[in-house]
Amino acid sequence: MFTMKDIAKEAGLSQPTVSLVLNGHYSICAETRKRVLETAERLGYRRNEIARAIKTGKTNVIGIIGGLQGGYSLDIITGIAEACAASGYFMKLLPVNNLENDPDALGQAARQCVEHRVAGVICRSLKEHALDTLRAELDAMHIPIVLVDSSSHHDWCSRVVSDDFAGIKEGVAFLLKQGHRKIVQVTSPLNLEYARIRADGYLAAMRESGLPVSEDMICEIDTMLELSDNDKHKLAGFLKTNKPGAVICGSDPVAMKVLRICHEMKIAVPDDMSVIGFAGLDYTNFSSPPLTTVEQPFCEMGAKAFELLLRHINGDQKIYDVKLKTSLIIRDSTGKAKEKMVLLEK
Amino acid sequence: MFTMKDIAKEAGLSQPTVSLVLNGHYSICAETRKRVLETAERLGYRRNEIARAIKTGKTNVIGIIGGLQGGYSLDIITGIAEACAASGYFMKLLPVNNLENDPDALGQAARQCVEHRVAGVICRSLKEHALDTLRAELDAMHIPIVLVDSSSHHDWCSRVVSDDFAGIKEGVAFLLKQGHRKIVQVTSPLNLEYARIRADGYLAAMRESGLPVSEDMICEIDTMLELSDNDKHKLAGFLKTNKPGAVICGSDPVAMKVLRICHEMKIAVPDDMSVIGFAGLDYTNFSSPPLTTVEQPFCEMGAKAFELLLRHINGDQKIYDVKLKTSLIIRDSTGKAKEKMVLLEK
DNA sequence: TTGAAAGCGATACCAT
DNA sequence: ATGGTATCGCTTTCAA
Repeated sequence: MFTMKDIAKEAGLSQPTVSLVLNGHYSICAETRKRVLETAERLGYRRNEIARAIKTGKTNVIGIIGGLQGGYSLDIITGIAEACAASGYFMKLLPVNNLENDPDALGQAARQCVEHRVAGVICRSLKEHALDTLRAELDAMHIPIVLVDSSSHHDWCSRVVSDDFAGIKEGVAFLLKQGHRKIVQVTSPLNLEYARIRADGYLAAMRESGLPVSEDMICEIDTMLELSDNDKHKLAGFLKTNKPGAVICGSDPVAMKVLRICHEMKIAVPDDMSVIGFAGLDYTNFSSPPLTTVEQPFCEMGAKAFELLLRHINGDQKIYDVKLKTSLIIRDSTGKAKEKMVLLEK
Repeated sequence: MFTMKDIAKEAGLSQPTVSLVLNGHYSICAETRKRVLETAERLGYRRNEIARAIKTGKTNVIGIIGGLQGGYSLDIITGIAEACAASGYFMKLLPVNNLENDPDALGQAARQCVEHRVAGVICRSLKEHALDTLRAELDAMHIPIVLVDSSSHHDWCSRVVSDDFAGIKEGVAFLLKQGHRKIVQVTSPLNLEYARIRADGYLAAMRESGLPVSEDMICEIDTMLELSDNDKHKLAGFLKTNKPGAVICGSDPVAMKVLRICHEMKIAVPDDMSVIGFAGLDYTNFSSPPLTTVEQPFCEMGAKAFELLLRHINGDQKIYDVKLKTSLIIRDSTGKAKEKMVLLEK
């Protein structure tokens, strides 16, 4: 493993000169320049980012803190990755999975970011209180943080999310256009912040259209992918009571459960009932029928998060709160309302 | 951002002493030890891994090279992540997506690994020829490589894969036990190495059971998730010709296509025909019916890959080729053969 | 235009 | 048990 010193010796020059050439300074005459580059090439020199970092005090590495689960995290990371690469940055992955069991896991990840002198941190959807640990650790070292896909906003750090409120409203609008009036929501427990926001979007959309709506028209079920007996009872009861023409779900997993229950209850989707999901996860392509869903721009969210982080790294102190537009993917789980003709007549 | 020197000054000690304490050397008396630790705590000292790395010449970072796509890559990374964390290592992500367009993308990733002085590299499923670039770059710097999920084995680096050959055979065995005899395969193009292996597994399983089989009973379709007209024709024709009681697919995406075609052709799964996939991707939970599939142990593969890499980092020169067992997940796309009774009688 | 020397923050060896 | 000093590979003045 050759160093600049080796090149210098080979080329009969001083080591700092080699450094200058290799960093593209123009104060070096073409002749020496050429000699240095040739020897570097010949020896197969590879610059040592570590040594550079220790001197400059800066690394071109950002930390990615957050669980790896969830299906969509890969898209977020992909988005970050592309933006990173374009700016010559690298990602160090700090997976934090067992936040519930180990409350200090996050603090540890943050400390590791500091120890590795990352230039900044992108952090995904963490529980409220956990963030304080993060903040305490990173703020002290002036390492900027950007939150991505985090339901709650803070005035001390930037954040990138999808505009779920608008997204749900778009979904409802689509259902309305299809002639649906009896629209209900099935969603994850409302104490989850994202679920609450999407519920509010649903309520607002309905009210703005002058349709009757109440919290009773929202059914909360587990976030787990598996359909429990509890879920089944609750959902079946809810659907029987409300006899909705359409269901706008708070998430894709929930939508999958709805689809499954419909199948069991012999409710034909979309003929008897339309279903819309939320997220745009891979598997919604493969449900039966393929799910109409509000797609969150995960990739763009990742890219935007990096863009903001880079600004902060470069000294921008402003706090941003970016909401990215969702887009409705229309597939086969939605159709025109049966009662449409009637409604159009009145 | 305080350094050891700062602590030393504060505590009235020398900086090397501080280093010793902070690294847990026992040659330091309790009194000084305490003083150092207290000052470090008070100042909020955080060790500088960069500085440490430059001195020791080693980093506790490994590079992960490979595309982020594919659905299962997240599981592999998760597996690596857990093993990493347990050994105090970190992952630097070097996504290489556009290998086809940019043949040097891989070389660049490798060079970056060198520049960052990673301790080792785990690399995912790359085209044959591309590997040479990787090898040339990393071997020169004595950075060990472990291949994960790569169909072809090399004598110059270790590799971890799932035992697809055995996996397919297990799938076929299950179908046989269900009474099926007329079993065919639908798979990705056979010039893809993984497809070839799985095809061979299918052929072997059939032959070992004394059942008639030939390459004609294998149907190749595109790997793309979208079902093209071409695929449709081919598949429909294939199914009509062979009238199989069961299909063992070379991959989950292919299985999804088969399911969809069956739906269009009004072939009831599993009543008229059983279908088995290969991989165990998320979305196979949600197809209709949920797919019986041969699950590859992606997470374990990642963990194992790191374990091997760590050995190499620690000087082990031996080349390993590890095949991890798959496991059959039985869901609803498979059932007993209709002709079962008949067969049992004879 | 180039070289000499200092220093980044740590480790390691040799003294004391 | 502690301190001195050299060193890692590089960047960065400052002279020459």
